[in-house]
Amino acid sequence: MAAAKVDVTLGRRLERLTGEDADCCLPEYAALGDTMLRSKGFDEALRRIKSLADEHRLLAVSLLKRRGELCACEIQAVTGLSHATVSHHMGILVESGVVEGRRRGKWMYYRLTKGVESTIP
Amino acid sequence: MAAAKVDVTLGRRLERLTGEDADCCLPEYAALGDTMLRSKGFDEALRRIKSLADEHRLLAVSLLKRRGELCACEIQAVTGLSHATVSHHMGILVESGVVEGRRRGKWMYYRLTKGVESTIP
DNA sequence: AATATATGTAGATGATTATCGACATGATGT
DNA sequence: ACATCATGTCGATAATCATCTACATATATT
Repeated sequence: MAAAKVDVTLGRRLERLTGEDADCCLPEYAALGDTMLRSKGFDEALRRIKSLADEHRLLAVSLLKRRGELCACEIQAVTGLSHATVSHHMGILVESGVVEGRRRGKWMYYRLTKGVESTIP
Repeated sequence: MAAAKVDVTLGRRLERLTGEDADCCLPEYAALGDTMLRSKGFDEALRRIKSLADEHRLLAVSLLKRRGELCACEIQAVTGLSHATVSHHMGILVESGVVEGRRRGKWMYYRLTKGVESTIP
């Protein structure tokens, strides 16, 4: 996976910077990156952050933090989106573990997952 | 800005849910959304989160959290990207206030902005 | 000053993603 | 059962964004 595309000048720069041989330190850096990418929790953290990195989703969770629980149609009214788009966004938030949903008859209610409040702005 | 596109069924749903009149509560919800979007700090928080919502940027800041300071070429070696792409990513992180950069001669060093460590996974 | 070097910038391109309309599903009430 | 209603799902589309190459800028060295 590493070293798929090699910038020919990078090795020389690293040698000058570190004083070590590029054949040695370049793979070390690449391995470090791979290790971190595969490290436990990285994917999960990234998915969690990505789930919040949208204007309307951040609006929804910010509101959930203050109101506690909201119906899907309330989120639609607040965001001004179509119900299809709201459903899409809430699915992403549930998938990432930030939000939990529960049905009450025809209505769908969403709230923050316990413990995440402190991480929501 | 609000009520640009109206879902004709949304008003009825809100009436059934809240028991109030749609002409009254629908604009209230829309205004609530607008208020939150314009609230102080929302844009800043969103930009901060967006700046972390990329595999390579999250990798870079995670590493900066552990290593303290890294040269641009080291970040390039770790991520396996072109130097142009690294520059682009670091610009986004600096812009959002997560990372600070400082030149030392030809070399560019990046580190986390003071105080953000606890928010980086 | 002239060259080499490290990084920034601009433009183009491909991939990802937000969005909606149309239809499907699941629930309630008649 | 059937109709109504709230939400989920699918396919298409447009906007955003990550990425690269080529060029520009800034710094150091000779």
